[in-house]
Amino acid sequence: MNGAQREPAGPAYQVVSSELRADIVAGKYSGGVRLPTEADLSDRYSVSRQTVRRAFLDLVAEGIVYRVAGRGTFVNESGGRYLRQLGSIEDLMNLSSDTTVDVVSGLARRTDIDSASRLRQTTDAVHTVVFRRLHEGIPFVLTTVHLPEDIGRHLLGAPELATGAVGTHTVIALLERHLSSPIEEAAQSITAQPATDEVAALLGCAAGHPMLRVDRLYSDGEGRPVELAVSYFLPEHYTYRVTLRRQRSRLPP
Amino acid sequence: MNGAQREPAGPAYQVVSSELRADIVAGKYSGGVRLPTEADLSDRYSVSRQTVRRAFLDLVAEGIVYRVAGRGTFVNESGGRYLRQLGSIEDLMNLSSDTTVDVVSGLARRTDIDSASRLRQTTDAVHTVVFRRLHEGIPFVLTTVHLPEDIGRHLLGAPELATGAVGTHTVIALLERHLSSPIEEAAQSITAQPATDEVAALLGCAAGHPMLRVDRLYSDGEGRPVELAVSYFLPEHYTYRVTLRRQRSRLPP
DNA sequence: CGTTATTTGTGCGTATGTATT
DNA sequence: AAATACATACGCACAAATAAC
Repeated sequence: MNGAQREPAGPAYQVVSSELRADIVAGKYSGGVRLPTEADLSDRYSVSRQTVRRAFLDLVAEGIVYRVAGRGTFVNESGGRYLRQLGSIEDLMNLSSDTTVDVVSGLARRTDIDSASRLRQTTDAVHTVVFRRLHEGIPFVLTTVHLPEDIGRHLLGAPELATGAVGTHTVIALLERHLSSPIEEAAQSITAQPATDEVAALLGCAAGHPMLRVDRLYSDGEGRPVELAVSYFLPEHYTYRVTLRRQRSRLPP
Repeated sequence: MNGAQREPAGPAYQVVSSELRADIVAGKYSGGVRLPTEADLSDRYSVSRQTVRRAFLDLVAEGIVYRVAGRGTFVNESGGRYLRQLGSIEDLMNLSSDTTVDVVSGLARRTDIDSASRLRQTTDAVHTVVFRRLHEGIPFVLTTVHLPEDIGRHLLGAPELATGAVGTHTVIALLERHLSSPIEEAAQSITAQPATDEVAALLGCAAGHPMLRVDRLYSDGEGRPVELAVSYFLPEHYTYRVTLRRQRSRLPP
């Protein structure tokens, strides 16, 4: 249990932002309570106000707090949850930054007509691996990854995908090293679904519990599907966030 | 129409970051080309190096560039990196194409501390309207829209938002006619939640049924929240889809 | 109603360290 | 070794928004 004491290692502004993040997740500032002021933290940590500002800027960029001039700093709604911005394919690949993986069922060849057809396979055989992803030791998502037979074959020996393996990688990052054409597109579809018995058992919730189901179909430059990932997220620990921006018109000179 | 020349210019660092963003989108720095150095931009815009740094910090937070000490700043697009490319706000506004709206509870002033604080209101009063959206006569989503008091006041008389009204509009489109600054951003947060009794009754499902809950917080150009929409979707009739793509440098003519 | 204190926002200057070339 | 470029950190001044009086 290393929940409280962590490496002081790192720049001062990261020490400050990490402490604040931890306090926020612990619920210390929920319910509209104002966070300490810049001057306050500047005194407490014996750093300059600019250093505290830098820490707050990062928290704002992460979307977990907002600030109002003259009033103070406040936690955003659902700021206490495990909240991550998944706005780009790169984010999906780097999901591993502060989560760990725990392979429930290693990569193996299986027959699955449904996923095979979604991968546009002519046969009904795919390679499948099932894993959980944990944040601070708590599993929050169960993912089943299906790969086309020819692609999955190259990964069959990978120790990262064996039953019981633990790591911080993502399958998609592992996969891209074996692809002739890089991944161009990820089509996601998100819905709600009750937890099956298997999901409930592996994630420690009640069967029938409302889950966030996310299907991602990755395709390469030629439009060939190369991976289908079906994930069940615990809504208590994960919220899917997307930001839409209005496109700025730009005129050629 | 002020399409040609942009920005009455906010803070200096936003002027710099906006220009850089525009150049990046235009493909000026694609292919591993180094962006101008801090000293370079500092001279060009006649601002301090710290101001340039602040501009770059924002771009890093947005994930569109990365920086390496000693080497420089580069766009996150070449070399297997990806840019955020999601849907558009226009898509949300045109949601009405083949659906109809059915106002359950007309726009009225109510006290709601939670939504008021999410709209960054100082008081606990907001204007609220509740409606269903139907597709082929079947309701598939129940939405509660919260507006800040000053903005909602302008819409109080609108017949489209009276209890029992029927139409095909979206509140956000109606709203934008009364805003000084256009809507620039919509932050969405998606999770799963069991249907409450009210939701179940209005959408014709069982209480406790897993629902897709989508919160959308629309903000204008100055970052002010102008509408908070909380929707409960029936997962049987609605799936949220997002496609992430690798940034394309140019389109065929 | 203005005044004042508080709090965040912007902008700049300086110094020093670290990574890369 | 030296020059370049980014990273961290501190300091200051003033502006703008907010809240309390």
